[in-house]
Amino acid sequence: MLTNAPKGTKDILPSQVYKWHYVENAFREACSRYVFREIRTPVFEHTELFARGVGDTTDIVEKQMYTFEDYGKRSITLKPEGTSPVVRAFVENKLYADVQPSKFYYVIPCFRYEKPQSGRLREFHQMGIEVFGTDNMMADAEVIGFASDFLGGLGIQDLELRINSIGCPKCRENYRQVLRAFLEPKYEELCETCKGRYEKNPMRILDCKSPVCQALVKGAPLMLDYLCDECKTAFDDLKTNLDAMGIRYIVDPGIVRGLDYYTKTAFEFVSDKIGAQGTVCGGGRYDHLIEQIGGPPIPGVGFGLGVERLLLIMEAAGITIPEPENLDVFIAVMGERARVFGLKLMRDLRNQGIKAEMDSLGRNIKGQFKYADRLHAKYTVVIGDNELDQNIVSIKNMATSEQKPVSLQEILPTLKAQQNQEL
RNA sequence: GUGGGUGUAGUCAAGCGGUUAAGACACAGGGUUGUGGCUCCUGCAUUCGUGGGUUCGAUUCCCAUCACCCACCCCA
Repeated sequence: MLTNAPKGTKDILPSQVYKWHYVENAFREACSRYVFREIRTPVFEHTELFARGVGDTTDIVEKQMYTFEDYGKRSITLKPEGTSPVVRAFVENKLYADVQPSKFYYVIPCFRYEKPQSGRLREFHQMGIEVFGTDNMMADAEVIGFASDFLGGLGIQDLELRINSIGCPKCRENYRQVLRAFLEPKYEELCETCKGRYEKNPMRILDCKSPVCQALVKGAPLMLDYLCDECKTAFDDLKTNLDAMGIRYIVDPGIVRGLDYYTKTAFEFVSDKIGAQGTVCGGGRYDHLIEQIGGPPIPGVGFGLGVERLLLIMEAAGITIPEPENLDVFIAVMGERARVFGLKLMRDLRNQGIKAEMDSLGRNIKGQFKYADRLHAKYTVVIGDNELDQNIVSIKNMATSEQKPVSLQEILPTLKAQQNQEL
């Protein structure tokens, strides 16, 4: 117990963390090119924010939140998603007074009490973007295009982009009535889960995996056919924009986001290579969220992208992430005089931007070389009495085994020159 | 919350009722006193997730429990 990380959490070990740096850096660079600016919000928020934002009848709010009371009797919740906190910060700091639209990005941990499985953890990480202040489908296309370019830029090829419109509160409610009316005579035949969905979220039934429900749902009315004029025009605009950008998508009327705040555009990027939890990126438009949590009536659109799933996909696709070099120079020493000299040299080298290391376990010279090899040192500087007496050091190229004497003044220039040569 | 699978060293594993629990990789040390990668030698589980039970005897069979994995649900 003491030595077990809590269920559904994972350590990211030094041997793996470079992959995280890689995708995070790629994301930040993409954000910068698309002119999104980072916003950092607290890991926890008032519970009420998510109840209002995400919706208090959603699975997330009903049974998945890490909620606790703090010592001041406030109900606090660890972020289960990234959008509501950004909206809260936007409203609280009156960022709507800045030039619009506002474009934010974030890289955050999220927490949901789920039963862990492949691609699903209780603490997971999301990179996301949000555009506030425009209801133009330019923004939706930009957000989707961003995801597409970012994922493509990482070398990921075989994702499927699915888009849908889930309408606005008006046309959606109208559609739900129509759908319920269609399903009512078949209600008894529906699977147990779908009986539950009938009231709560009948649109989900269209997407049920049970063959029975699949059959029952044949010929059911589609949301897309019941969009109001405004929503229909918006969806057409979106498709026009995506076509113009050459982004391939399929319209999937089954996409229903599990967060209440979505309106109109809903989309996801799905992989079939990483098991059942294949959605690596999901998002959409939320035109009433900002208003709903107490801000001005400002529309928004954005996505969240699962870092763990992204890494799984890259691994499944055989995309190798370059592992950074971790050591330029190892300093091998013999004797106390050399040890003291080496210590100072190591510090000087480090301060000059060279990755340097030496042994601190008192290994003999052979052991030090073995250690240097283990650390993948590119060079080993050897210092012993011979060298000290002559005021030189020996520098060995570990790849070629070439070793040559270098004067003390030349150590740094030599290593720097070598380093530059490789760049 | 509901199902299914798996648990033997740091990792991958063999053993599946019977005396000291294979092997490989990794790790540590060494091959005569200043040089790594290759090679050779040595070391590395009184114990098979944990607790019960069956048995003369259990890593092997049974039950419980825990952990991990996978699927449903839901979503990133």
